[in-house]
Amino acid sequence: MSLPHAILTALLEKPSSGLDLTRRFDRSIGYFWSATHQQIYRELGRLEAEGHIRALPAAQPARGQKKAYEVLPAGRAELARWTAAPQDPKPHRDALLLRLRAAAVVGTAGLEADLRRHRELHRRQLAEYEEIEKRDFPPGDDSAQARLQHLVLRAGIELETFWIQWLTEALEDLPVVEDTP
Amino acid sequence: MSLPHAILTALLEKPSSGLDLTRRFDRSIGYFWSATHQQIYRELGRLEAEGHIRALPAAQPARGQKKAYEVLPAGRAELARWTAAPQDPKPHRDALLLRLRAAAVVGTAGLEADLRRHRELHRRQLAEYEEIEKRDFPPGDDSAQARLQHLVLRAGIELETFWIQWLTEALEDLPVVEDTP
DNA sequence: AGGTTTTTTGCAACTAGTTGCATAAACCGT
DNA sequence: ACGGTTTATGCAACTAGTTGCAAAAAACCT
Repeated sequence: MSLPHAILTALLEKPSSGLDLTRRFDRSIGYFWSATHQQIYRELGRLEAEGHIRALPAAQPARGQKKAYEVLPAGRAELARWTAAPQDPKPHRDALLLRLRAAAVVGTAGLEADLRRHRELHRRQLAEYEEIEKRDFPPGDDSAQARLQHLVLRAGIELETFWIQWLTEALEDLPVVEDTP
Repeated sequence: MSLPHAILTALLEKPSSGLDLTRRFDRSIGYFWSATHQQIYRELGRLEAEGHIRALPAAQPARGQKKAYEVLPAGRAELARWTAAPQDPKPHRDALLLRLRAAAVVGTAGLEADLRRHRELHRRQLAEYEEIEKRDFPPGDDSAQARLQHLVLRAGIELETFWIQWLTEALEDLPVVEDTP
């Protein structure tokens, strides 16, 4: 039950239309909470119905029918409540690890190529994160907000680094398990 | 679409009843692909209907009686196909990182305690993994199967280690962001 | 023997996320 | 002005996972 809270956070950072939100979910926010535009529009409707957000009166004669939303006090209160409330970590699911385990039984045929591909994807993601870090968190900016946001980004960077390294090790000593048909 | 493959893998490692599977999903397999017993029974039914597994003839089934399943050749083939097929990584979602980002906007009140709690949970998980490593992967066992399984376990160990460290850093320099009501 | 509790199996309803497609307006080249 | 593309919004159906509950056999106690 976190998509509404992701949206509230995004809207507090900057009031936006559905499409703007979609774009922001494709970059920064979506790195740890992804969402499609369909999900976003559905959720915007709910949040508005609940009185957590409202459509901004169209200030400028913007292109199209862009409808921007802003967070109402009730929405901010709900977000604060949710942020402070304890939450258990969700059980994780990792298809790649599962496939390795399956490969131990049915053979490693075809795996290596996909491991390489995944490593490449992680490398790209890492490069993107590092780009953002360089751009948005220059040394010396130590406002509380920036520190928190940087902390989150660093988690992303270190996780990608971990996966690249782990995949490299895996590829180095990937044993050949014969298919057993 | 991976639960059936997780179950096939588990059943190939060792034919089991629904309850046995449930237990094994609570420990080893569930560490990277969790499932409830309801999910497992539902999926067992599907897999049987598709001819991927069958109930072992040993004990004839009635309600409340253990029914063990084994994988049929079609099931093994499907698992091999799935293992070798390229798959894109799923977008990840991490509520804790999202909460940090929200906290940058609505304040860090109440967060610290939960960060500590999460760190404790990760420490316990790490201890469990290390226990398993000591028990199941003594140095010197270098069969191909063991190497693959160890690789997967090491990913778990290193991820838990990462989170403990990251949470420690986060707690050390968690800035105080005042609530902004 | 009779009742309670635990084990094992499973259905049904709900929630969250994904996929496919629809609509309308704006903008763009000819 | 016309037709094609892009922008912006959204509905509906589907898939996967979660939660709540319960029936049937077995085990456990008086």
